[in-house]
Amino acid sequence: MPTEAIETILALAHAHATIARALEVQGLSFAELRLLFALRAAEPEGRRPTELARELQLTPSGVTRALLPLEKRGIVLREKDPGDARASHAKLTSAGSTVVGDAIGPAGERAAKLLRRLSIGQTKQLQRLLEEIGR
Amino acid sequence: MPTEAIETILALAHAHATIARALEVQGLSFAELRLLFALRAAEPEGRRPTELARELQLTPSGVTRALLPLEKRGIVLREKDPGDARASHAKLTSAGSTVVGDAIGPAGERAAKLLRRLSIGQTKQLQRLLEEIGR
DNA sequence: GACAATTACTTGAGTCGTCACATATCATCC
DNA sequence: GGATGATATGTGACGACTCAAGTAATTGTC
Repeated sequence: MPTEAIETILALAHAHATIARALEVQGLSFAELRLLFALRAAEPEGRRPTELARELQLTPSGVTRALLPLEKRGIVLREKDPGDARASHAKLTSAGSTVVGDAIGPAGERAAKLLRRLSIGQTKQLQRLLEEIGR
Repeated sequence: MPTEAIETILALAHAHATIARALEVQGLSFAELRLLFALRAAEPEGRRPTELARELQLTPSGVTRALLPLEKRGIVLREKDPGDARASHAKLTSAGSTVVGDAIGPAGERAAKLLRRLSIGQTKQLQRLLEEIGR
């Protein structure tokens, strides 16, 4: 029954709306946090915008626009790729590392609060199931 | 460890981005589909915008803006509440019912495809876990 | 039964992302 | 070594949403 699949997808959308609303920390939107976490995981080389687009499920265009304000705020910088003049690498600045580091605590607290009704096992289970969706 | 909660939340965001991208059917965005499914569930009385906002985790303002193009397309209509002049009720038009009815098949197929790696039991489990998040 | 507080919705301005298109560079193949 | 196509990114126009503020109607209170 495909209708059940729709129900599940709608539940996912609802949960997402809830978390996106709750997870704004220190002047960073949830979308910005996702981007910064990705960059943090990419230390120290940084990530190419195209890779970020794939990881975050954005268009390359969306990555350009997302990086721009973060660059202006001095949280992110971009370096040209020495071997490929088309490409660049986005990295956290040292100020950016601090910002992300400071955000993790509060973000973790809010995330834990959102998942408070789930046991540790259920949380892990949820994560496993979610990871099956995007390939 | 709150970091694990963040991981789960990030997995949820990733899954959501995947599904929102995949679930566009017949000229309707995923956000529009969510709204129309809510209205379909509210047949025949319709729903007040405020209720829709709560159900869909939008602001009332967002509901106003979401309804507008659907009204223009003749998919949704709004009636004044006879008992409360501030309020209105949004309903599917009969054309709208047809549109939603026609969308369910393809939407269900795509939803099922996204969940193809999960068994029926896992899908139900996922849904239960997700529903715990938004209260 | 006036007046303050609340509720229902709308609107202006701004953010975040898309799509379609443009630009620049790289890779290939003849 | 120039044409051809793919790849990496940026831009204009627009869509979908938010927040803050505004309007209008309703409720509660004394």
